[in-house]
Amino acid sequence: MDNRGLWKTRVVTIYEVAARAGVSASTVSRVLNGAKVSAESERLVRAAAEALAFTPNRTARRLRGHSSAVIGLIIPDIENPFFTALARGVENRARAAGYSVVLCNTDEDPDREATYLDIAVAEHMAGVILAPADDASDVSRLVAHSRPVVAVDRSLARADVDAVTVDNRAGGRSAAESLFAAGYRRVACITGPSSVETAQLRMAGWRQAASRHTGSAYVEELLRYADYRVEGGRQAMAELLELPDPPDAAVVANNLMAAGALDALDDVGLAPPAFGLAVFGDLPFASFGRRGIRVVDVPARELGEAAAALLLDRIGGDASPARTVVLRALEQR
Amino acid sequence: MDNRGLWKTRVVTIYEVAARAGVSASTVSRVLNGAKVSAESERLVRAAAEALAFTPNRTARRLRGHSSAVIGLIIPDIENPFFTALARGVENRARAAGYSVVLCNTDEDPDREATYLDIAVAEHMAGVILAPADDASDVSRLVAHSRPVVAVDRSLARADVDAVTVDNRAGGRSAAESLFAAGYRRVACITGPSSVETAQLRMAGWRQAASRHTGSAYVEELLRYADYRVEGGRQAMAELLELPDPPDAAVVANNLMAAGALDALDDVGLAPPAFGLAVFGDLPFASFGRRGIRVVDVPARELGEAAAALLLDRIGGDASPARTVVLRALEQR
DNA sequence: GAAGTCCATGAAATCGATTTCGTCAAGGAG
DNA sequence: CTCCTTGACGAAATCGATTTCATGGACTTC
Repeated sequence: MDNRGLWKTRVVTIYEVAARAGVSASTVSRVLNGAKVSAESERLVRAAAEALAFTPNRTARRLRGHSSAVIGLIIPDIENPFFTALARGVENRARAAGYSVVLCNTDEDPDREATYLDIAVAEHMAGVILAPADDASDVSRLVAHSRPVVAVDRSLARADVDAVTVDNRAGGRSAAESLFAAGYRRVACITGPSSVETAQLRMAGWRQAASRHTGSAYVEELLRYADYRVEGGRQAMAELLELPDPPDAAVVANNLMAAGALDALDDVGLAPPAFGLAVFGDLPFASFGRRGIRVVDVPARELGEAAAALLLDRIGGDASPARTVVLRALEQR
Repeated sequence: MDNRGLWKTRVVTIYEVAARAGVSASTVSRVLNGAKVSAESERLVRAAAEALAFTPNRTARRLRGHSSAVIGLIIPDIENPFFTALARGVENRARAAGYSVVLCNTDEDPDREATYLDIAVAEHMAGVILAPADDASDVSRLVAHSRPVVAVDRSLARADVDAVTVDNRAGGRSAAESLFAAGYRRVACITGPSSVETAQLRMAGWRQAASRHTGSAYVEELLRYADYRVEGGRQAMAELLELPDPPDAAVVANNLMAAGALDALDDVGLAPPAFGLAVFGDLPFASFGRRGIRVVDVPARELGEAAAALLLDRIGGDASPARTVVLRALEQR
């Protein structure tokens, strides 16, 4: 049947090192793990290990009951700078504690996510930080194996696990309010997929502010659901601009869609601040073009750091009830 | 000493499944691996496995001699869209062949790179695709364990391994030539660290064109080495603009530095096409601001796909001599 | 009905490092 | 000089799944 992974290789074992050093395997193991051995044995073992280019086989080591010093970080879109910044935060914290981080990209696909979650269990990773693809993500496998999990960015409705999120509703409200305060009259909203929690909350914040200023009747026509991607943002903005009574400003729920929206604006000769724009998350590599854009600072790196800190606690044995950490996300400029 | 990874967990073993199903462990294993068993046994085993939420322990499975269906992708900067696009390419190809991909970020740090290479060996990954942090990257561990490695973006001087690169020199030349052809007279160059191959080659291409048009004497003062990051690009461009006889155009060796350079230009009220700019690699999320910029298309995704294809060949047992695939990189617009 | 096949299945060996347990010798106390 | 402690270290069990090998029963075949 399937013959993947048959790359059998000749590896140097601890027994060969032991033989060459003239000691037992136990002694080699002790040297490797810093247990008490005579200086002479230690010297012999190290010399033999060096000579044979011996690398202990982690697979075997782990089988004896330990988990690896690797943390899995599962994100929905590796090409989104928000998630890479988050990854950076996780890495900083994890590395400081001696853990390595491996990234898995699900492309917003629940199947891929499930695969990676299985891998995390099967590989005995020390823990997993998950930015869920959608709100149906199933972490029961992890939980069943009592492996620590922390949800980040979006929370997991189904499961009772730690989570780190930002205050999306307040962010949305503050973004909209700041546009009204600056004098814009018709503030639209381009948000993400309706199945995604952050998209709903950011939109809800906007709606709260907008219905107060504009009157509820007009609000709905200024709302567009898109896909959190560049193309979706472009499309949504193009549609809004073709309304009989088009908006003069918009809250955009993530950075990628904002890039698309800016493109669409540019197509009709508009740009901030002539058209007001408030965006969730920084637009990387574009500081030159973003003058006049209001940015709701989504502290991606801090999110990652907080998630890693929580996870490390759990790995360390903390068994207290699940916590949710909410970071602030307020309009900045 | 170190008590990391002591998260001992209670796992359901194949023996418990066997006991519950009233068969032996061997039979359970056979069911799991599709070997011949009676329909009745199969039914019993599946029911028991289901009931106990049994997940086979990959660690144990692998110990028996197999490697995992996981490919490691080691990149120097996860926040650089070039590498994330490359990752996307690798993933596409790998997933199609049934492999999962885990990403490791070295932050251009050789130590971190070494750690991840060790992990790849120790975790018995099926193979590794490496975008080397610098030209001294040491893959001997992998080679010693005869685990397939493919270098991507930059080649490995020391080791005899497969590589996929782009024709950087030709790209640099073409970028510079196109600026001269458009009428710019003094074309500067902002390139990456001198220890990085791509930086040297891109610069070499520019130099070739520039010394022909400008005369060798003037070329060197228009060359700046930076760090492949935004801030470095900004700084380098700022310096160039303060020259007594400043350039009127520049070739910038990667996308991040270009963002910085655009910023620096903007600070003095310049922008393309008043100041000519040719950049290696796309500026993502900035299409609205990049009108007039010439882009040397570095086919990141294709690079990843080609690397994955090569690696999969090797994993499949191909033992032919090391190959180097060179993709084209020419000025586009 | 005896001899030979085939097949499902279980017992046990195996992968490589860790860890428990017991041994043996050196050193200290009485 | 004997008894006990202490410490280094080797033999063997262990982790969980795979795989080889042996066994016993069902089924053919002459």
